[in-house]
Amino acid sequence: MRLTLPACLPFSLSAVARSHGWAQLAPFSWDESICELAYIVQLDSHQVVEIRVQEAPSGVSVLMDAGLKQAEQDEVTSKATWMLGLDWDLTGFYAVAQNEPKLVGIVERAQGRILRSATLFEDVVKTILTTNTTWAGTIRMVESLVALFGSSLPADPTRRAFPTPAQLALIDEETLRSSARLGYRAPYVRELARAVASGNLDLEALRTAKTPTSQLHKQLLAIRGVGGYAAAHLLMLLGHFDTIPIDSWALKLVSHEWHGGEPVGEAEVKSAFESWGEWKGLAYWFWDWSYLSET
DNA sequence: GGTAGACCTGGACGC
DNA sequence: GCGTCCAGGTCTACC
Repeated sequence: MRLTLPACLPFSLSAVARSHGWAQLAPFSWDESICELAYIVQLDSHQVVEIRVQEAPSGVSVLMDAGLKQAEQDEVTSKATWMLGLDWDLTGFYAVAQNEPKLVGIVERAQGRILRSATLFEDVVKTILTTNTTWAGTIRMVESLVALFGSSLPADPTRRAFPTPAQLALIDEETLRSSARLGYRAPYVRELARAVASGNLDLEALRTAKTPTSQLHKQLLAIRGVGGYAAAHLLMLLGHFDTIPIDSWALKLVSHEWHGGEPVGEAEVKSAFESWGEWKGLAYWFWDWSYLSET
């Protein structure tokens, strides 16, 4: 079964997949050779399906198992639209970015969208697992959560969806610590899963809430395990670009770009992108830092 | 409000 | 192979 979904143009599936490391995290997989993004998701009906996304004229085509009911197809459409930001209109960003040499070519490459998971819960967990560890550690922890606690794909039981809040809420802290090797992050993930599963925290409502960035920031900071960096990263995923996720890498980049390699703090990073206003997060995210990583 | 130390893991390094 | 050090954000206690 194949669905064709339109996107606000310009759009590039490859640009979304490469927007950050999310495509490397289970249950995503990205096949560069055929430009295909695959993802395993558990639907509201509890059915686990694999969706495979390919570029199509003016959007994407989504391949999935035959036999899905209409409601399930609608859910896949909704989730794919969210994950790929198909409805994002970045005209405003492109207009202010066109004269910036460090952002040259972003329109032609259709950069600006940021890949997201199917639920904000999954993205919050993944973001917590990016903190205070290496990227390899993040990949390992996410893989463990999926492999140990996610629901299997019927056609291939070795492949699994990301565990739901209800599934993770049932796992004790020690198992998360020792088996999934989340370390001190285990109680944060468990607490979040229990809050969402019990209905005490309606995380998904934040996706569509018309809430000012500052208020949303406070709500995200109220989640244990989510600090300043993680909250700013999640704000970016929620489409609030008037903030910058400042981690040690950001400090390093800004230090070398504008301060001759001298140590800088958060204030210098904010100051460097202040003039970008509502687009500062995207300007930082897609800034051409390539010459720094080559040195 | 600002700061120091603990948290946990894996990789790098020296022996 | 083993031990030590360090990097990576967040939380908590303390000033």
